[in-house]
Amino acid sequence: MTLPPGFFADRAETVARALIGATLLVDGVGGRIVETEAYDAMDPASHSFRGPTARNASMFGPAGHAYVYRIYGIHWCLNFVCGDGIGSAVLVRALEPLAGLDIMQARRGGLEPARLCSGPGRLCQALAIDRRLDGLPLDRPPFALLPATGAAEIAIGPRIGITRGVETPWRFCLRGSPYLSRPHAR
DNA sequence: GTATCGATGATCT
DNA sequence: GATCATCGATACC
Repeated sequence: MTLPPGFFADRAETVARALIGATLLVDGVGGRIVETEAYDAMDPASHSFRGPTARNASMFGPAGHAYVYRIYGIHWCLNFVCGDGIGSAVLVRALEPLAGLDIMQARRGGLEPARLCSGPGRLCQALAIDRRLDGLPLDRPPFALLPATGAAEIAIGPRIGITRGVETPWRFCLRGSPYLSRPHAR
């Protein structure tokens, strides 16, 4: 089973919401997506706001591919590109770890499950995501994306860690999940 | 429990 | 030269 064709052709805001409850695996390791954020080219918080550059090239590439970038010189962040060539993407911020717990704990120093993938940098470390995966399609190995099994109750709030575009409430969480990067506001 | 700070380097002004 | 879509350690309450 996989996500329906055209899933990533929609607006980032719509895709970010629809991804809550879906399962992300990289080489069989991963879990259920419980937190996402949307970014697009009209959005001053987005890397794509000032147009294409070497770093954000994948964000202006085809839908359904990965955009992976380094932040603060230390951590990696994983995005799913939405739309074709329009600089739109969804940041994956947190997973509920389900597959390959032992592998993820080995990569992250034997942490408790609630801390393994509860943040964009943390989940990239747990799933061994780095520059090598930038631009790769999400419907083929090492990636696997499986649809949500049931309806998810979504909490919406402001995005984390940005200084511009703060008024746009494009953070989506699985309500009440203990695996979020931070608790949701409402 | 919350607050603050340094790491660390690519990217962009 | 400034800015980061972050994290973990530390200090303090």
